[in-house]
Amino acid sequence: MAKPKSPKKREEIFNAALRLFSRNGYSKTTIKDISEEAGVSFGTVFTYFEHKEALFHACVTEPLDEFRNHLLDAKESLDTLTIDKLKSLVAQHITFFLEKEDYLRVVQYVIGQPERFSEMEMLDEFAEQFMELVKAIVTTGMRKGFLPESDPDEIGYGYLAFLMGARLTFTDHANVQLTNAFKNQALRLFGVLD
Amino acid sequence: MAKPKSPKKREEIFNAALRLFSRNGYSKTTIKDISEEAGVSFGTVFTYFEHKEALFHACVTEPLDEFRNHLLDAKESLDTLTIDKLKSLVAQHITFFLEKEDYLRVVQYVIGQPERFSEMEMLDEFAEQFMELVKAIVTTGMRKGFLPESDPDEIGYGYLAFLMGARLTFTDHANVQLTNAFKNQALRLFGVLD
Amino acid sequence: MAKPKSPKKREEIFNAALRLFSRNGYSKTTIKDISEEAGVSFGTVFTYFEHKEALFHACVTEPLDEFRNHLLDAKESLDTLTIDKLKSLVAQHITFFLEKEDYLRVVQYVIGQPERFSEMEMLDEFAEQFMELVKAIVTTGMRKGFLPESDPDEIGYGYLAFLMGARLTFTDHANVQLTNAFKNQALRLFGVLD
Amino acid sequence: MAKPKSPKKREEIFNAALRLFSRNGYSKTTIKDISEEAGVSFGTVFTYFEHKEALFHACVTEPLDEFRNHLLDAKESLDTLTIDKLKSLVAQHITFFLEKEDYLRVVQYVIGQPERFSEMEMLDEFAEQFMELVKAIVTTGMRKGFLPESDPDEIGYGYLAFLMGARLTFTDHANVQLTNAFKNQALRLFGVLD
DNA sequence: CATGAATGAGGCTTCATTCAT
DNA sequence: AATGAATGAAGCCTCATTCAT
Repeated sequence: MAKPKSPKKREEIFNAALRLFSRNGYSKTTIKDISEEAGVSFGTVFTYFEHKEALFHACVTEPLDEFRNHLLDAKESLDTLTIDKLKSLVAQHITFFLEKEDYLRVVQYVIGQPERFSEMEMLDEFAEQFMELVKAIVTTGMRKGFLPESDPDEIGYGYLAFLMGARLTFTDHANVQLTNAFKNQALRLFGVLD
Repeated sequence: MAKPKSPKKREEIFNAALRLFSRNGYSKTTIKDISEEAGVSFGTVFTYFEHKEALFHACVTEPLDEFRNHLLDAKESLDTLTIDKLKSLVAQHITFFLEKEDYLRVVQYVIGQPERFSEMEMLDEFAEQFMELVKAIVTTGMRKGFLPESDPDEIGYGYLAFLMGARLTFTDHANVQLTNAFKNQALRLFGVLD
Repeated sequence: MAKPKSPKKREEIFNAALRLFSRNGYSKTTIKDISEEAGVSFGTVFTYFEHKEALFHACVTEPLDEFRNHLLDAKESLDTLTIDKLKSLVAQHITFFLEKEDYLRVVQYVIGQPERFSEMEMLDEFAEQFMELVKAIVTTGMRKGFLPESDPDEIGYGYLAFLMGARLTFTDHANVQLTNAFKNQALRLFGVLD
Repeated sequence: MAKPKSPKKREEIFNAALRLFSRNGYSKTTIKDISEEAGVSFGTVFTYFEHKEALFHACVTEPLDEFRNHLLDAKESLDTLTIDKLKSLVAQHITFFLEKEDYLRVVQYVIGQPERFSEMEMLDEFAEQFMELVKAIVTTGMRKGFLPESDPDEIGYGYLAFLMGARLTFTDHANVQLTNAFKNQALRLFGVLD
């Protein structure tokens, strides 16, 4: 009975890869870098991931599930939506995006070179779902009267663009002031002025 | 002491490089690719740019001047700012950002790997200047009464984040509907609801 | 002191190795390939053979005994040799060589790279013994009058060369016509025209 | 005006490769070995041959033309064929085969692993042509009366097998006695006893 | 100036072997 | 005895850079 593949080791490699891919991009990151960061030998990386590409693919696609859970579950509570719930939802989004620095940089890397990475497709699909949710929120808000007349499509595009831009344009995200700025600005996209 | 080399050939190489760097990133782009795209032999690239790095550096920094001209010259007409002028200014910004696809992808590439590229510094500086302008606009707008009470700093951060996000999150920028969405949404960041 | 390990498993590994070495050569054949062909895990291969080299060595040397038995036992019946017995002996040789496809390919592999494989020595020794037998046959045949005047040495060399060439030059050995051709041609080397 | 690719350097690499492939086989031979043997740097090999495989392919196929010239041109003088001409032709073949040691070892390598190397096809084609020539010779010889009744097909197969076997089974080819043995034995395949 | 042959460092990947389970 | 995870040496190939023509 030999040692079975250790899920823990896989995770360490995965995390090391995500960290390095996000800081240095795909090509600049070497398997050796990853193995050292993960504290395993060079060859071990290939025990858990067939290719460098497969490892990158995992880094792009696997965290998407967590995103789906965090971002799309608001769908079920649309009926009870209020202006306060919206505000807390937006705050949650901002916080979540600012937290997932490593992952979103990798996503940014893929988005920036869409012809190069086939993973783009999955990201597009997720973006689509997210914008659908936003549109449903806007529609509900207008019906309930706590959001001003707006084009739900436009807010869908604008809100996602803003979340990404907030995360990707600035480096200094420990800054509380910045976080608050983003929360307020995001609400303005929904037409909420304060 | 102008170099006697052909400025036209330099430009062709530069444009080819910008195009390829923006689509494939720094490491994936080879000098040979660039030389072929530019229609010169690959040795010629080294006649005009000492290194691959120097060529990349040029791609990141040289277009910044045009950005400065387009984006920062509003500073001089703050006195005569009106709500309509603001609307047209924002529209201009959106259009300009959406137009400069290749360049902004390269910028995105650098921003995404700030530790890797020393050019980040110059981009930061530009961002600072741009946000200063935005703050001045907001202050003026509030004083003149056509903008609601806001925190100028927050709008500075938010507006730049939005412009970048708009450019970087979506691929399909020929879309007119998308452009309009962004214009309207951008105005909302300033507190302008329609 | 027999090893307690399963002789059956050893044989399966051995046969798998012989088959794969013969088709793909030494370097192209991996231990994993062999283990899969043999239906065991690849660690098990190392239980029965210390090295890859040891396994190859076994493949080259172990079947030699069977060759010795089949090819050299004619030595004892030289006294009663007749032209008909010679014909049947030659037919037997041809058949035997054509049968041992896998093994002879491995031998061919070693012969083709004699500096590389130390096993060459044993093969040389066997060749020497075989040619001695042929020479004895020729001498006997001439003395008994059923073989024409010949140089026994020349026939020794020529006959072995022919047997190897017959086996190694063509792929299509199921062909009966080919087998017959070889039998007739081999006899001609002995000076027997029909 | 840059240096054009030097045909001389290509040939040096080619010869080094042929020599090493023939002694050590495909996999055991490294590009580094070849470059050192050829007296060029590692990278230069790739200037002249795209792959290791391409280099091997060249080693197998390019010398075939010389073989065609040497072995197949007898076709034109069939009308004037005599027993003496046949003897000298056979002697020529033997000499030629014994001379081309490096090349024929590579051929042997391919023949020994026909499923592995696509070059096998071309070798088969050449063998076909050569055997056609042999058959024509035999038919002519029988018609002219200097060769005994024989099956031309059988001699075709047998003669080629013998030439290959002569070359491949023994290492010691400087030996004059061996060469003579092969010449005499080869003639016996045609039914010529002395 | 333009060209592209020559160079060799560095990356990905394969695979024999070791050894804990 | 059997297994297969871990290791790292070694090979192929790419590509930035140099430099002779």
